[in-house]
Amino acid sequence: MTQEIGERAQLILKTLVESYIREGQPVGSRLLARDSGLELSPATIRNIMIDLEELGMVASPHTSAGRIPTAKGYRLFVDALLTVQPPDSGEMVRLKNQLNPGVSVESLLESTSSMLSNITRMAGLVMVPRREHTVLRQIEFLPLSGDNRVLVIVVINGHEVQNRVIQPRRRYSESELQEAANYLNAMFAGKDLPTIRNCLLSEMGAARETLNGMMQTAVEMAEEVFAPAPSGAQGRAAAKGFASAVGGGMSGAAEPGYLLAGQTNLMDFAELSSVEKLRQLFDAFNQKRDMLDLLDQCMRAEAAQVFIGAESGYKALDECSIVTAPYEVEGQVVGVLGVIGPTRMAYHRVIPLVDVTAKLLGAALNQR
Amino acid sequence: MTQEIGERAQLILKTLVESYIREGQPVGSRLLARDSGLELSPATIRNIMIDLEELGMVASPHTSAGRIPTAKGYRLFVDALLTVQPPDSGEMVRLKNQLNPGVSVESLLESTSSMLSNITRMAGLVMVPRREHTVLRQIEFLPLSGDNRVLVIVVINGHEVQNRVIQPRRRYSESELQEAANYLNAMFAGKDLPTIRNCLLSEMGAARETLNGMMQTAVEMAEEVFAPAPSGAQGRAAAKGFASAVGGGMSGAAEPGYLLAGQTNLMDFAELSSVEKLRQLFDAFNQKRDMLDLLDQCMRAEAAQVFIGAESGYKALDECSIVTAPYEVEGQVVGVLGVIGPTRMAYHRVIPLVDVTAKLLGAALNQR
DNA sequence: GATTAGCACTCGCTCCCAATGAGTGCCAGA
DNA sequence: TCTGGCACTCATTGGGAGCGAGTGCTAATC
Repeated sequence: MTQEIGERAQLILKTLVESYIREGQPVGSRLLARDSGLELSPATIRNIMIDLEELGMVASPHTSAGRIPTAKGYRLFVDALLTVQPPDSGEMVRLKNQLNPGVSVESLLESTSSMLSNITRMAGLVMVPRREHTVLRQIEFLPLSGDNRVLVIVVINGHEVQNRVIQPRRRYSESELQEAANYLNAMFAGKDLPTIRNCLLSEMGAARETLNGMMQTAVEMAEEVFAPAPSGAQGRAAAKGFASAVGGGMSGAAEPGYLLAGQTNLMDFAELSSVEKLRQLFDAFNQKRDMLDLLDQCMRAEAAQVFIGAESGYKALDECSIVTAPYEVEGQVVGVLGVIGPTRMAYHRVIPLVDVTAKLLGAALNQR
Repeated sequence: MTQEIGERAQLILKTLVESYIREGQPVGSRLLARDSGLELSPATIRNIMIDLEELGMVASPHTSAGRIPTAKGYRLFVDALLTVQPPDSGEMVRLKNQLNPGVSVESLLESTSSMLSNITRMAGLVMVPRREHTVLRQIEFLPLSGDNRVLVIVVINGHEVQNRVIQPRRRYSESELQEAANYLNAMFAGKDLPTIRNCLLSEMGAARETLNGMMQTAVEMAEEVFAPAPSGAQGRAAAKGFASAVGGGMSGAAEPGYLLAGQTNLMDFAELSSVEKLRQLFDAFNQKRDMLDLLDQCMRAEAAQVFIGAESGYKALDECSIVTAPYEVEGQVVGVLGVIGPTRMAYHRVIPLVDVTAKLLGAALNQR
């Protein structure tokens, strides 16, 4: 079925895609004859283009226009024909300066996404690190005056702080809470949250009545704290900038969400100029959920990844391509970043840029 | 200078604006003769329109089109001619249901802004409450293992929690911190943050050496906690969903920012359809700062306020109007909410809607 | 057999022009 | 003071001609 595609045809396709990316206009046989480097007449090129069209690599918008690449054409181009171009050294310097590890995580991520957006003139995208590996440093309970409620402060990893209010069935005295905290800190400090949850579960299974009072309190409290979060709730609260959250456990995969910069750059691209398309796209950004699913998918790859047009599976991104790369902290992939732009984007520059940005962000996060 | 504007001319203007708001097209004399209710011929109407044009209330896009209202025309319309229409009872029910005080502040604000956006089909806007009146409920210190750093947890108002990490000059023992907390809680619980800051300042002034050790610790710690925040830093962190913030004191006016919903609705309006206009507008939303200045201004008014076109003073909002109303908690204005849409919006419906939404939100916040 | 030149054809784009019609300004008469 | 009438303006619409880029096909050439 999949016909062989000749060396020469590949070169033609490469030239065609490059030209289309540069100029944004259908490419005709004359231009290709001139620019491909092959010593062929336009007529020959036309014959080759007919082959390419039959293979579904190119299409012509109408009879008397040149050809433009299809998604499949871009695919082949990106996978096999692309000659990447290392990022401009000026850009590299800017990137390195911006991504200095001295600042807070949030502004690091923010400047990363706006750097991506500025350099590419498209939309930059950085997913907030999702540490599967969340280490408990310290836990503390603080009784709130008035009712049974208890404020739980959990310090994880470096000095990241999360807090939530829980409402236990009965009232605990201050000393009970203090002891519980001591117990939990002694037991679990330095362990990661999933592990802790497992330990708790098994501990609860082991004859409850044999636990002494202090441990009992501790386990009861912790049970409520480390319950998996009802999906979404915690994240949305965090993403909107509110510290407290009644309900929603500390699942370890806290603070999902992503930062987007430069959406408005996308308004400049002719292929997205239809207001309806833009609207769909922007709505999709606002929805966040689809986007996060997509990014989740990207996290599993170990290098830069390119989604072309409908490949993402989300309708709003039909005419867009997404270039992503996962970034790592301590050898573990914790998030992805990337760029969203029209299918017709300068892949040869964007791909290495995204790649190097991911590495730099990872490095910056590592040094904190 | 400002010529008298007759009863009849006012009615004409009113009808004209209403028609233009409804239809979005320049209004001609024939239509006005038919709809104004006055028994006048088109020719007479034309004479009146010439007067209105001289007064700067209306303008015609070109010779042979009808007239459209100018900003000044809208102004007069809104100030003097408008007959508001109470919100649809269905809408009221929806609003009341959505704004039930059981949920967290953040989701309350979020659903408020999306309700505003949904009902008006424009962009809804809710400024995060800025409580000048922030009552301290409880303060607690938590030494972080490793270095001198201390995590400070402050519970304010209801059960809102804020935390930050401070780095005192010397290391404090756990018991010192405990005593300091006890002292501060005993002294200041129930007081508002500005008051506390003042007390602290005077206390520090009063011969420092006379303080006993415990009080000394407490005051030293508190001094660092209640220092006014370097403007912006804290807010931005909060707005982006990160709980911790090294640096940036608890100024009481924490968490500035606003929630915007339904920006994409604005894409449907012909008067904003130029991509360049939309881009400016969206960029302005992203900037946030101008917008916040504007909202700040609005907070000072005690009722609904309407900015028409360039009145806001911000270029991006040239062709937009903003309808805002402040909302109150415990009798104090703590924020504003509103709607952004094209100058040609249905003021008679939007104004009462924004008004009632502000009241409902205030009520909902009050009941927490 | 591959390549090329030549040629007729397609089709989007632009420009021009005429027709349309909504709406105006003005003037003279009621 | 109002109104009817009238000439005028001007955005909009639609059709037609001309242009030019680019194609597909065929026949000649290497």
